[in-house]
Amino acid sequence: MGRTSDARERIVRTAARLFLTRSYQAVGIDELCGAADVHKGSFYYYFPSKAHLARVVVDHHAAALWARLDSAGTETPLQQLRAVTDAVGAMHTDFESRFGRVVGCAFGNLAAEVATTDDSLREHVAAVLAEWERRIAIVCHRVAEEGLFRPGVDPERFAHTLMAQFQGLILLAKVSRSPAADISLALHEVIAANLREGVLARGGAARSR
Amino acid sequence: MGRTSDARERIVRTAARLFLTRSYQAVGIDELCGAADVHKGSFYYYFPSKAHLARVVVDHHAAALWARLDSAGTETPLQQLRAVTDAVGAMHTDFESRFGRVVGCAFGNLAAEVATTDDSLREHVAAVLAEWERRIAIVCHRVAEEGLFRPGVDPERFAHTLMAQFQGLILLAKVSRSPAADISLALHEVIAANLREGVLARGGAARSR
DNA sequence: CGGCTCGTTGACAGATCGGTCAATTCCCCG
DNA sequence: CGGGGAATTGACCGATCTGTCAACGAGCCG
Repeated sequence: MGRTSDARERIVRTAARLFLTRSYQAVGIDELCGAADVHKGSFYYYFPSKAHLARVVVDHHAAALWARLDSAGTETPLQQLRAVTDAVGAMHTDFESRFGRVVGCAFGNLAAEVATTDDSLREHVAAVLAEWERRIAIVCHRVAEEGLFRPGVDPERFAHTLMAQFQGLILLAKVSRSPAADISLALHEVIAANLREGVLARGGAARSR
Repeated sequence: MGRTSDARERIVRTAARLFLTRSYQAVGIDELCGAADVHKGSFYYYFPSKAHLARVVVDHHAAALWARLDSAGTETPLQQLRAVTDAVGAMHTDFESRFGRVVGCAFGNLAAEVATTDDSLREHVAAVLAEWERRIAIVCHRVAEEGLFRPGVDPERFAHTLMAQFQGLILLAKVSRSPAADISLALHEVIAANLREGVLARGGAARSR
């Protein structure tokens, strides 16, 4: 009863790579099929359209992101928060070593590309980004409960600030061809700026390695 | 001796609008020419390619941005810094009222789209973004000289953080269809988080209206 | 008037786009 | 062996893409 072909999986994995290194609109079905070693007819046997494939690719990347975030289980809330930003930094460091440069956020890239041309795809990406922010907000609430934030810092809003910092740093790194390592550093600075004075001294190692 | 036709200007202005509301790749030469009321042959009389038009459009947006930043001349360095973020927020509030939604940053949109497919265009956008960051860094240095930043805040790095916050907030607002007004608010919070304690009380009104 | 340049016109080309489809092959199950 | 659904094949479609081109029009100068 199990599937006998892995063509569908090849398509998704190849699309995930090509959409990252080139872009959604720049990669045609023909090129994608060639790279995935499937024929065009097979592609449309598994996917009704290119946009539907994009949704599956987004879910593919989302699953990888949730796995990274979940596996980074540490103890204290502050360590958790740093683990989240470290996971993001590590993700793009991995991309950089795989592809030779910062390729951008899988969600942000697609969002910027299709937000104005494919509303259903836009909503799908927006939902993933919202879920991502929700997970960060949970951690931020824990940090807030311990009173580690400086006064006036709202956990929900800070989660949004962090999300924006992710997207902005990654976009700037992609367009200016700067190294992925700078991303983690900048993220730690943003966290540090929002902690109470003195927390840093107790906080311990913030370095990723 | 003066030009007798304004076709070129119509093309640039129409492209600036269409690239913002739709996207660079989604707008074809035919559609653009139709909207600008010029014929295709005339387009290629003024521009050797679509990519060359994009460069001119980027310069067009850049000139508008510099004008906004320069006209926001205020007195104290901290007011200058807030004027910069207010100018960005006002820009996107204007876009929102013109187009009915947040349409994204003209540079960020294009950067995300073509960074992987047109290297010369990518460099052109990167240069504008670098110039933008340089201007912000100048203001940040003035703020730092007055000792208004909390300890450990580096003016250059904070300018980069602000740039990332611009791009990230705008991208998230675009994809999640949230109002432009939130952008200014979030930017003021980022600034506040990086000032010395007590500066806020003296700083005066940070509200945009 | 003739000639010159700037600007315009719209048909055309070649490539590529996303998507379709009928025919065929493969492989499990009886 | 044979039947049938899952999967594959590759030619084909109409639309659209960027870019080309030769002919034409409008105004200026001598």
